[in-house]
Amino acid sequence: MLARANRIVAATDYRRLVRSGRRAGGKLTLAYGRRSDPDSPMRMGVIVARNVGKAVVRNTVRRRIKAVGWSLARDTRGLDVVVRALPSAASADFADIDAEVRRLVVRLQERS
RNA sequence: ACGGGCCGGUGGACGGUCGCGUCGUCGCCCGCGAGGGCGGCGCCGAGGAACGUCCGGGCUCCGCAGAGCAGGGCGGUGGGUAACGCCCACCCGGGGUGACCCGAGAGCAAGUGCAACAGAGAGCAGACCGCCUCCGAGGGCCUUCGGGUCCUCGGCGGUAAGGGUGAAACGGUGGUGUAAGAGACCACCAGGGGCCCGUGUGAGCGGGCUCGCUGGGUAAACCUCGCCCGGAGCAAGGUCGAACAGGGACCGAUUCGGCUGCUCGUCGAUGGUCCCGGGUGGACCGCUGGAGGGCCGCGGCAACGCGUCCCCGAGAUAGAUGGCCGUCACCGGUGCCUCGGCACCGGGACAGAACCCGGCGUACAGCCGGCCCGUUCCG
Repeated sequence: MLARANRIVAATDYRRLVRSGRRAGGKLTLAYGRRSDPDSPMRMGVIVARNVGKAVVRNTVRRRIKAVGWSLARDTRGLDVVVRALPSAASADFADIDAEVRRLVVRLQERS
């Protein structure tokens, strides 16, 4: 899980990232990124919409993405990212989600 | 033993590692301060349905003299409850060999409406075949010549006993009666109305007398009767309140403009300080101990109530309760086999709090317990 400092909390931040952030897409997720102050920690937000599944499934998907986010936050700085789960993420296991989210975040980091 | 009915319980356990949220505590840092940030440690951290949001309440704000109408809900009786559309007990009807199960179970002798097909006729019933009297025509037979009797055809009628149709045809069976028939009359049976007796708090139940009274269904069809119901919801509602814009007071040593061409003065804008209302971003309260749970005792058939003692440890806000990995139980396979185990593989459902309770409904891998019924076997 992510500590509060590593989370995107404000609705306005979500809007700005989804509308004008850089995008990177995979089979399971879609990521929106934006450079922030290089000294500030990485921040991540997660969107899991209704079409992914029922409440229990959505919770599991969100927690897995956040678990990936926590390990990324240790050596990534100066990046805001929002990860949107696609319906296919519901049936994926942790290893697949971990690999994909990691790849997408690295891509957003390099392209900035 | 097998099959079945009802009621209740449970919804894996332990650990490692990396983490998250509330609270407590210690340390450091920032701030004049209220307070905030970071780090360490400790406690606690989803359900029986947290679900659907279908009922009923508490709580909050708004509305409200009283009554009626509209609209919605409920509907055997008695009880339980804060309340209910829920629960318990009982009654009646239906189903089952039985334990038991099912029933919106008030009113279609207030009105309106609806009912395919078949059938002559389905609602103030109805004559297709059949049965019967009478009238007319024709014919046979008998005749004491007056007529009698039988058959066929046509006609006016009678008839609900028989056939046939249907889910349903004006109660059933037998008799009297009649031209043939008919609850027209009689006996018994079934149903209904009225009066009465006994019994039960009551729905009802049991019984007696009497009236020939006897056309069915449907009200989760309109409707009638009785009872109940104000609206919106914790994003309720409340407290504190930036920034920007607005209003006011004072200062005026800046700049600009008006009175006025100049000086003084004055007014307005700008500038500074302070105040005011509104209440956005935001913060805090509401926010979790309550119609709460458990043991025992008492009252009650029960639902439930009363009393003593004990227990109570989610409260997030882009939303914590997790990710990964072991061990042991449990279940299902396969193999070995000393018939008790041992290996290996696989499986664990339905489902995630968002103000809180009481219900209902729905989903669910498995496991456990109690009572009862039927069949069969043994003693």
